[in-house]
Formats: sequence, C-alpha cells, structure tokens
Amino acid sequence: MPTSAAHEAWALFWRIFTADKPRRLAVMAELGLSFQQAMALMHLEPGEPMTMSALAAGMHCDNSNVTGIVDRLEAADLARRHPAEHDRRVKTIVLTEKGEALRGEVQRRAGQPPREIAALSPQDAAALRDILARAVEHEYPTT
Amino acid sequence: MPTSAAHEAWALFWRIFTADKPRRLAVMAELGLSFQQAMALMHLEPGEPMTMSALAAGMHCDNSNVTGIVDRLEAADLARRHPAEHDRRVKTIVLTEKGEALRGEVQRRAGQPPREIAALSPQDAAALRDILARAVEHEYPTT
DNA sequence: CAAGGTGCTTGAGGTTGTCAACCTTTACGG
DNA sequence: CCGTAAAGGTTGACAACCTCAAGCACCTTG
Repeated sequence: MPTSAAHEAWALFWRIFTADKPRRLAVMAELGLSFQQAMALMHLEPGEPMTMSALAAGMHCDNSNVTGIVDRLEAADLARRHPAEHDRRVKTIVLTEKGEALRGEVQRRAGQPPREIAALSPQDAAALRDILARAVEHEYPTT
Repeated sequence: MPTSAAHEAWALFWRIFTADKPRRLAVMAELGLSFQQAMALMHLEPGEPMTMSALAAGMHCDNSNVTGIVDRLEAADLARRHPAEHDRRVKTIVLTEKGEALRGEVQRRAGQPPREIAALSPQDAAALRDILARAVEHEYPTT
C-alpha cells in the first residue's frame, strides 16, 4: 500500500516526464531518428554485440517489432546484423562507426535534464538523485 | 548549466518511467483503451467541455491527431462533440457518463505508483514529492 | 531420426505521428 | 460593406510502431 506521498510523487513524476516529451522528440527528429530508433541506439553499447531478443527485452517490446527498427538502422548505416557463430538462428547487432557517433550525440542531448530538473537547487538535485537511486534498487528481476 | 547530480537524476528518472511503461500500457489495454485515448480521457475533466485545440495543446500533439482519437472515443460512447455557441467553427468535447466512469478507473489504476516508487520509505516518498513539487514551479508558460 | 522448442521474420490490421491541403467561419482593413 | 486574411477542425497520404498469429530455419532432446 503506497503512501499518499508516493502517490502524489508519481503524479508529478508523470507530469514532468510527459511535459518534456516534445523536447525529446524534437531532439531525435533533428538527428533524423524516430524515438524507438534512438532508444535502440542507446541500448546498443559500442563494441557490445546484442541479439535481437536481448534488444527486444531491453526495450520492453515485441520481438517482431525490433526487426523493423533494426531494418531502418541498417538502412541508415547505423548498425549491422551479423549471424552468431554458435547458433545460426541468432543474429547479433553491432553499431557502425556512424552509429556510435550518433549514439553519443543522442546521449549528450537527450540526456540533458529538462528545465524543471535542471533548475533545482544543488541540494535538491542531489537528494533527488539519491532517492531515485534507492528506488531502482527496489526493482525485481522482471519475472 | 545543470549540475552533475541533476544529470544523473534525470537518467534515473527516465529509467524508472520507461521501465514502468509496460504496466501502464497493460492497464489501458485491460480497459479497452489505447494509450492516447486514455490520455485524452484524463485531460477531459467531468463537466468541463474542452475544445479540440485545447485538448491537442494539452496532449502536446497535432490538431489533426486529436480528430481521430476523439472519433474513437465517440464511437465507444465515452465522449461526445458539441458545436460551440459563440463560434460555429469550434467544437467542444464532453465526457459521457460512461466516459466519466472509465476516466475514474484509469485515474485509479494508472495513478498507482510503480514498485520502485511505492517501495520508498515514507520519508523518501515525502521528500521526493516535495522536490518534484518545487521542480514543476520552474515551468515556464509554454512559449 | 522424429518431435518439439527457440530465434527471427513476415503478414494483416489498427493506432498514432507528420505534413499539406481543404472547408467553413470569423476577424480585420479599407 | 466587401475582400482578404486568419483560425478551428477535418481529411488524405505516408511512415512508424504496436499486437498477434503464422511461418521458416535451426537447435535440442528423446
């Protein structure tokens, strides 16, 4: 049973995140990416091949969905599919140089906190970070 | 120039919100709504008619987009369009009884904080709420 | 070797996003 | 007044993404 404070905090959480949505979309659009394409880039760490399934799990979406997204990343020369060695069903995805560069750009620009968060006092910002860090420790392994 | 703490807080913010996305979608799906349809319901306060433009602005999306969403709400008997009296170009949207009931359900269920937030200590939850409340005071009027 | 499971792709169908064009109605300048 | 511009809403074309159900190729196991 969450406290009333947690309930109110969640409402504010939601409000801040959705208010910032246009900015995030604008950043992606400027870089020529859709939102999900940018998310895929962020999940693909440079030099760390990732299977389609792992990417789908990380993005909390269907496997068949990732097929199309990676198709477009490949078409834009941002990533490449390689067949895995031990299992020919599996395909691993790797960022190209161009993909790594663009990933950095996404990270740099979308990682900027929105006005509401950036304008917090240093004390509030630090407290917020610490509380949220404790919050993510309450994640379970996803079933 | 945001502090490093603000930057890290934003990363955690993002992580928590996207990790909860499947739950939010599942709630809407159980109620027979798409995500945007549910958002529209939330913006339409019972007994408060709203114009298409106002709804589009509130949802941070294009005007033409809202047309389709409201079409589906009307088809599901959740809302109705009425012509405005003073200006025959304008149409106002009002929730039906069914729409008001479903809106309450969405609010009740999607308003529940996710595990990470709900599991915070009462002190952390209160502090989080207070910090976020200060954060939203930093909103500007949207240009 | 046959049967079943896994990894990825394909397909149909629906919702949302952008953008441009359109229609009606209102507002404004002469 | 009248003509032109602007505003509110809709429509259409097109791309992206979502779900779900099949399908195919490839393991894995009995």
